Amino acid sequence: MAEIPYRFVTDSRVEELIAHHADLEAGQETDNVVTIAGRLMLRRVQGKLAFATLDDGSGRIQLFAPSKTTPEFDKFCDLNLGDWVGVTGVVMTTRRGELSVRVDSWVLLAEARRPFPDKWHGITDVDTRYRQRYVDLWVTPEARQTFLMRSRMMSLTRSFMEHRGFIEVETPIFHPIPGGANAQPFTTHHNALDLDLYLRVAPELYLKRLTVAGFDKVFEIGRVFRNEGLSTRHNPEFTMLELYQAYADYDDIMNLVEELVEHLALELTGSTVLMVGDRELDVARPWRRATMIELIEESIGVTLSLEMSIDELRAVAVEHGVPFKDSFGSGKLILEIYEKTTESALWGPVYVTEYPAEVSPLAREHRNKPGMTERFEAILAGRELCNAFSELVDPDQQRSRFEDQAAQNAGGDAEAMMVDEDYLRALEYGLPPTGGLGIGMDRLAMLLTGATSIRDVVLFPTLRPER
RNA sequence: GCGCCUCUAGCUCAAUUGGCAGAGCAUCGGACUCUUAAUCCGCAGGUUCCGGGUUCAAGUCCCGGGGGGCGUACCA
Repeated sequence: MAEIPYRFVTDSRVEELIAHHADLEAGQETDNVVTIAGRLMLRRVQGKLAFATLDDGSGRIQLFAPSKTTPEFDKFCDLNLGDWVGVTGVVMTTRRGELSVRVDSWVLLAEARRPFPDKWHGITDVDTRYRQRYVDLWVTPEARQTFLMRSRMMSLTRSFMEHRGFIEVETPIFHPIPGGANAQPFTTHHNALDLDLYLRVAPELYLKRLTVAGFDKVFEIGRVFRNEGLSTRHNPEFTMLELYQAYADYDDIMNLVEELVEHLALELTGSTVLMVGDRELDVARPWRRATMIELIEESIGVTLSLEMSIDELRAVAVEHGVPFKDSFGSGKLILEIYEKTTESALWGPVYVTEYPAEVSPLAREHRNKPGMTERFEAILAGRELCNAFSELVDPDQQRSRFEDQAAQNAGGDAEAMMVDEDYLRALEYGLPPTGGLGIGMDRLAMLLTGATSIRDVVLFPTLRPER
């Protein structure tokens, strides 16, 4: 029985070995002795000479094992695909010119007791790929690439924010009152406090409390939870970037978002032109900015306004097959008409600006247009990427918006907000003019990697349990 | 939630009209000192997602259930 060591120290990564020996000619042996470790992906035993392919996560390199010099040659030949091994030996090339590490000593680091998937076809069954991601990531190079890109995206985003003077904070995930978005929350319970709690649907209200506290540029990157349906664009837990910048308005935030996305595209793909499915999306600045009213007009040729009577708006809805409830006010009707007739046709990048206050309970009223707010969403590749606004800073107006929401909640709308008295108290201490933003980082990762399903950018997507 | 599609060996896939469940890879045994998805010979590997039904006979047809995908609804 082989002894599995507790520790194994490598001195090289395959990626580096390949880069440093690019011009080594066939049949050469260097005096460079290296130690590497990884997983056995292929094996070609030829009697008294064996070849194997080792993958250490950074790349693949051939192992060259002649019976004369390889310790325990027979056992080496008995290794299974998927086994982890550590190898020390000289860097060399074979007669055919394949860069290799000669196996001067080796040790088994882990045994693969289960057979690995077909070495050529890998796994195609998406169910298995999502459920057994630990296998998928080894055998599906595109999956590995996607998650490496996602990791770099998060890291680049953090440094982008920090270079602009933002500080990263962490706010509660357990909320006694869910808030910051219209979404159904998950519920849980704390035993010692005998307290019902909600998993947050957004960090928004806590972050603005921090702006009140004098942190003038804050951001948080964290998981939020929404108890709603699953789709190629929705996972019940997903990662949100939210930021709040004091003294800024929604125009400043639009500038920031397009700078961030352009920067990430260039760093990660080298181009501002992204491929989404078989369609291109150019995220180069500046992005188009158009109001919701303008976009609806382009789409259906009708200029809506909050001054129109509710009957006029309902008539437009009926004419275009947009369902509505009697409880909908003018603002909600306009939003519904936009979503059903216009939004799905947008490709972007485009900023959709000026949302009705009725459907924007945390956004500040437009400086020139009563009943509208200084809010925008960005549409990229036909998907909503972010939601942002000049923040509502007036505690009295906020209370009245909360009360409208609470009435809808009481009326059966499980996604409507509740009154958050502590948040109102915070506003009473003074929230300066502030621009705020929320970006779905999973959707951003989809854009940058070209993924068509959110499950392809979430390591362990929510699934029903097996059996 | 609704509609359509799908589920066969560890993996990738076959199986004619309803007629003995098969192949490649992996695993196991054997041969081979420059291979590249190595090759060659051999063994083994199955609750055909589950449960009913029709039939002389069901992987195949019918009904019910389950997993998954896509669409739709919901979801800023």
